[in-house]
Amino acid sequence: MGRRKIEIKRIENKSSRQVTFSKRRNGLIDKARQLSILCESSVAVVVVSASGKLYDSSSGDEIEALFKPEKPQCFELDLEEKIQNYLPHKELLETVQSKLEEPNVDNVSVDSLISLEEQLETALSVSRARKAELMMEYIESLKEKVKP
Amino acid sequence: MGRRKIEIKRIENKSSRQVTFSKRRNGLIDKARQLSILCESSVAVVVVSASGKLYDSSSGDEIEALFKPEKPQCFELDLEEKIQNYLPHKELLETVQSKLEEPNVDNVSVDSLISLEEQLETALSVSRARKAELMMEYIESLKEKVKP
DNA sequence: AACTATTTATAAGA
DNA sequence: TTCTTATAAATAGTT
Repeated sequence: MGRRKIEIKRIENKSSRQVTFSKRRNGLIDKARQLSILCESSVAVVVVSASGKLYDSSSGDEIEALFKPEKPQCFELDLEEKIQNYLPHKELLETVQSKLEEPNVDNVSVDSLISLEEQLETALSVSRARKAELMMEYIESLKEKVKP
Repeated sequence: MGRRKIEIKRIENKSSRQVTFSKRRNGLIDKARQLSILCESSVAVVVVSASGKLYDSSSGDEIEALFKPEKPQCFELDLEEKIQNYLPHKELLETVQSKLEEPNVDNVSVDSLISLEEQLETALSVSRARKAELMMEYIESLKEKVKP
């Protein structure tokens, strides 16, 4: 959607690649926001540019509410909390492991593996989004304190 | 971009919400794919519908290559490997923690916190993408075995 | 950073 | 549901 049709392949010119990256990243994140509002869904987008800079966007609260009934009021980063965050993953991983040990694999267990994989991904993405959210909140509060 | 302009708010009609979800989810995932190819970036999209079904798409290999120089040939899911996966996060979290303990917060340390948050997010998203990738590979290999 | 000619995505309709 | 089409939205190239 521009003056010319472009092929979907690496843009060789560095500066136009950077301009396109910035435009399309913004477009993608806005599309994600719209989808989450229009269809009441949770959407997470993570974009890492070639130079390693990370841009993230996540929206939707239904799934978050499922995983995280209460929101911590302050940002605490101790080992205990960290272990707690990882526990659901641990459980899921162990369930997957027990499935893998089943002697005869049939379609049913493959389907259940796929379903487990989905659960695992959901747990991981929600956990990731939650951590980012908490950390950004804390950083914002620090910024406020720093201002004169 | 349709016959009419629509407001970005929850679509009340269930069936048109589902149709829009399906169309826009596909659109979003395709946009993510294009961005990753055009600008050599890593893009991960996770969409969870209101009914809980998960759709995921991730592409781009530069960042993965940085974090994971060699690709394991088989899928092993033991505690040791799991602990290894979490180690980089642990280190980052500890570095963040030490930053938080600094007595006088100034703009420089806030900036370094933001940078650390980005590293942490990168590590988490890459780890997630890697796990999903490995698990899908294993599931695909199981499916092959199941076929007559 | 803006602009605008076009392409692309998609809301309704068939 | 799948296809079509009019229109809105995104964006490639330009200024």
